[in-house]
Amino acid sequence: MSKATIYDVAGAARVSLATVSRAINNPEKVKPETRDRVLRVIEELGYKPNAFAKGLASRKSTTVAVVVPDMSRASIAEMMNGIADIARVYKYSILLYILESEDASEEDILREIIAAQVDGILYLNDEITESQFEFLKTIKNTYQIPIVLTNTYYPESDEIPSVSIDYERAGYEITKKLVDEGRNNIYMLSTVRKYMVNDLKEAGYLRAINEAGLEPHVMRTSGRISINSEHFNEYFRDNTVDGVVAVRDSIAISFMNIAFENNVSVPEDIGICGFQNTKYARLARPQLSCVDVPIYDLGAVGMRLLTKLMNKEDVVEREVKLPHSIVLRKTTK
Amino acid sequence: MSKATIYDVAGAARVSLATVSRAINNPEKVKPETRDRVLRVIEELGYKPNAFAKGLASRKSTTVAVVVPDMSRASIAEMMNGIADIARVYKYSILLYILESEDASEEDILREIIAAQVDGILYLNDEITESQFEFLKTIKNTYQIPIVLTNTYYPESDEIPSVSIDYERAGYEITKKLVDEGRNNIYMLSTVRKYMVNDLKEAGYLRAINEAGLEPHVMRTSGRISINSEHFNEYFRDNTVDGVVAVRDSIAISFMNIAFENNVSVPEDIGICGFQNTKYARLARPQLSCVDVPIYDLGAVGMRLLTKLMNKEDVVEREVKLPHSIVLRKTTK
DNA sequence: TTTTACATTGAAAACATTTTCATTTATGAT
DNA sequence: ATCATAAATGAAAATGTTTTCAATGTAAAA
Repeated sequence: MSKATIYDVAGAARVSLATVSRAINNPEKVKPETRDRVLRVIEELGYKPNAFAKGLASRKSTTVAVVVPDMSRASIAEMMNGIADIARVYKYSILLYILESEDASEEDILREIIAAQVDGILYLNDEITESQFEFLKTIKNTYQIPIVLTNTYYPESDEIPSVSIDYERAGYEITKKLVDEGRNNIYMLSTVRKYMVNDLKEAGYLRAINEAGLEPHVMRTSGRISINSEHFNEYFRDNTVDGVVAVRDSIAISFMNIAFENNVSVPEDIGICGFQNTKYARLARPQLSCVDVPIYDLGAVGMRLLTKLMNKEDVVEREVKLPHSIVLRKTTK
Repeated sequence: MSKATIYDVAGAARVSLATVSRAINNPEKVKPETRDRVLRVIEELGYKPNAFAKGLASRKSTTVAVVVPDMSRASIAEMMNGIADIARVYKYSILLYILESEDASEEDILREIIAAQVDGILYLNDEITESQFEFLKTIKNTYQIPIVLTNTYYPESDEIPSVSIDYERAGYEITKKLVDEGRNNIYMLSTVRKYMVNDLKEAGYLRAINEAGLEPHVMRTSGRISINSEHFNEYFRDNTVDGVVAVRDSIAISFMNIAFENNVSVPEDIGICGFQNTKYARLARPQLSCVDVPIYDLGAVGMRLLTKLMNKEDVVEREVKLPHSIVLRKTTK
């Protein structure tokens, strides 16, 4: 029982190939009676159009490439759920590319994506650099493939549409919360590697700190938990930190664990805030206050925007900012 | 600037289509002189074979479908990294299918996968039911598409090859550890929904408990953190739990948080163990003892096994069990 | 020199759709 | 009843490869 083709359907429904094709793709162009008959046969035979033939004939792939840096980050994974749901609604398949692996340059991967003839690209790499951005622009312009940046954006250029949240404002607001609690030695815990998005969080932090006339302190840690521990321990020797804004929930929690080791109490002696509102935040003891980033929606909206671009619909807003919120739990007063 | 086709290349190199095709796919079958000429033209024209035409004509896609239940589970996401790395080595693209969404039955999705003409399927759904398993067997047999189950397996049938760990033994070992510490009221925290894999962990738990002549207690919680809290609280009213094995790290940590609320100390009064060794385990305070599952490797080995099957290589071991280990940290004595 | 085998090449079929264009059928207006 | 128009359908071309089979050229063997 080899796969049913459109011929089989046409034969069984006593119509031509064209009618079958129309019944599927332009149902309004075929008489309801015939359409039903065709669809019934399709159902019976379990017919699914061959994606290659379809792609070849229509010059459309109904496939999008999703490019991510590393799937193990909770935020990326959750975005994938949003992306997949919307992709399904609009009948797009997802071709997944993970950049992490060492033995392939990003340019190679992007070239591979071109060869795969995708209709669009969703780019989730928040570590985007200038040269990568230039390369994306080249692809977009020379191959006319729509691209959407998701949970990241490239400042001062709306050439490539993006969906993100206002990380600067979020950084400002969460810092302001600590300022308003009367904290006056507030640190920012950021990463060693400079990510676009973390830079924005930092900018927001700085704005709030300067506005309050306080001294800014940005501390850069590696992502690795064990290294952080040593790093943080130093801070309790001769510092009087009383507030911390971390760029990731996990960093905030690492820091909090060290604080407890040093007999500092949270939130009394020190207020701690994270970013993202991952599952970590709710599993922490005490539960972590943080910026809530609508991460599923980020993926969903990014994908939706991409479908619009692929359909050549007019897109007025090329830099979508989704609303965020501040979730106050037990690590702030 | 429409893309160059094989015709353009053939014309410019003054050879036939067939020769161009051979120069690319079977270089040894064309005279070096001609081959070089063709390849030079390909380079000049920036020619990339159209993936659809190629797929249609060759009936091969060099694409595998990866089917997952929900990307936001830490274990699934991490497996994806392993899968992607190996897929890249063997030049396969990944078509991602997430089952979660309500508006599509699993059968529909699998039919879609067939239509996409993938060369193989990697199935990561550990919630696999009998009917799903039957359907997978049908696909495998009628369409001759190799399938590999990863981090799950179907007992008493090696018809579909699988890569997993010995969850029964792991469950036994981690429970045994608590028994050996002298705990004698050890609970298992499992999920309400019956997953194949969790059943195995449970079986291991039961074996250790029975062997020690203790009373087994299996408690089923939903995955949701907030519900768990209430649920767990009851346990400290009239129970004297002194050991807990949870089927997931996050459940273990939820439980531990409630234990602290009830002024029970860990690991003195109660020993707590998780499963998987996710990032949660190391972010917990105290750090969680647990079974370490080589989750990246599970993905990598699964993908590797699939490549062998797609290549029609002989596969002797159809039920691969990867080694696990017990990581003792601070929640056990 | 002739034959044989093999390497190299090209013509054309196959792959399974979509889409254009022409034809037939139905509908409504006169 | 007739004509004009619109709706419904089918035939066939187009999409860009791979692959089979036949034809040609070439080197080795007889």
